[in-house]
Amino acid sequence: MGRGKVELKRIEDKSSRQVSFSKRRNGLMKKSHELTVLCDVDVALFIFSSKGILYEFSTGESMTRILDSYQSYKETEELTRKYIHGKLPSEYGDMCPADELAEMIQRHVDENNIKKLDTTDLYQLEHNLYDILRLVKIRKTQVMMEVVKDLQNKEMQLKKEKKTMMNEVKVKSNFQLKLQKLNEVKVKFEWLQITEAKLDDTNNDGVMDVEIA
Amino acid sequence: MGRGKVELKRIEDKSSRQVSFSKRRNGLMKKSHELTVLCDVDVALFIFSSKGILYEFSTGESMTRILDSYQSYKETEELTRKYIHGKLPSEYGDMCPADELAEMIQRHVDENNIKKLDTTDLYQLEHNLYDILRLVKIRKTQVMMEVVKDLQNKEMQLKKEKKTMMNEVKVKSNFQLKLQKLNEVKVKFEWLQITEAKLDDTNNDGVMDVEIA
DNA sequence: ATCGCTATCTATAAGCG
DNA sequence: TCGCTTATAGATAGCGA
Repeated sequence: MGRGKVELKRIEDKSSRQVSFSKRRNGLMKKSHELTVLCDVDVALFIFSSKGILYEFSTGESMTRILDSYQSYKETEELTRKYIHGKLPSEYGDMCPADELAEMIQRHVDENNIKKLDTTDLYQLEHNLYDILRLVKIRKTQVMMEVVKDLQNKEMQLKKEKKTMMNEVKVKSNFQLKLQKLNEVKVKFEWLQITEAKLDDTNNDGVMDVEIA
Repeated sequence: MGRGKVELKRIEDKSSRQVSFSKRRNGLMKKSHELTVLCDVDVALFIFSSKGILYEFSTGESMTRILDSYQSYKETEELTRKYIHGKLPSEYGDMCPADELAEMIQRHVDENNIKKLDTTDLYQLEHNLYDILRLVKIRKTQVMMEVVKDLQNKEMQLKKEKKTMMNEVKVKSNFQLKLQKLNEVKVKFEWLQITEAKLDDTNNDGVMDVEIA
């Protein structure tokens, strides 16, 4: 799309990259939305800019359900994998952190020629694993915190709106009070019309009928 | 795209919907992948078909990126404390999972007399570590999900309240309209009082003064 | 950073095996 | 359900303000 074909590689020019990011991000969001509507499915999309800003799209109130489903789905999948002992092929070559860890361990072990490992090596391995776990944990926290922050913002927003509406209701309530008073007036006015009917015609000239719904 | 323009509404024909889902899903995955590569960002995409099958795409977390994120770790932790009252419950006591992992590794290593470890033992160790990581990950997810769910509930609650208040405002607004009408009545009523003052005393007997604030 | 433009490229709806 | 084809709608790169 666009004037020239684009290679599938990182756009090196920072400016172009940013512009492209903005456009494509919106495109992706739009398409995600279309998918949910057209095909009646649930979609959750999270995009983390290089600055760590989160852009997300997800099906209406169901993010919880989506993440929930995702969690149980993954757990199930991992258990299955554990017993079947084979990797599920992934079209885009992405890996979940656990897979990554497993692979790193494997790599580490391979690199160091297993049979020669001694106490020192194991100590090294231990610390590598420690680091990996810590990093995974951090990343996980960050991701979840983004979600939490987002929800927190939404909550604040809604609270503000609620407050505003409270005021509005209060104002409107005053009108209601006035309404009551005027209703009393109305009753008296109607009584007056009846009374007035007793008056002679010449005195009735300027009085019009008033209808109240 | 395609032969005809498509309305943004659920495709009713089941077959077309399925075909469309398949095509658009792949398109979305592809575009997500392009975005990650071209713009060098992280993307996570989850699609749940109506049958509950998960299709997902996500960036493999690169170590570099995670390391870069480490700086914000302290901040994140701080945020966590700030937003989430109380500490995160842990099945493993007060130790942080990473410490615990280290200890478990140590224990495992001690128990098995390091120097006798061979390939098989290391393989076992690797898998134990994998399991531990998984447990930690799952537990962490559960805890965070509770927070998210809680916030989600709060959000829903506030939305409901907002809706209720909306209705209230609407009702009150009707009163405001009635108020207007009655104000007209009031004007006429006052006019009538003036007119009525012209009438003779015997006809004025039943009319009282009415004050309106 | 964003907006508009438009030439081009891509995704995909419809149709056919 | 799938794959392939084709005409078109849609996305977007490049550029200017």
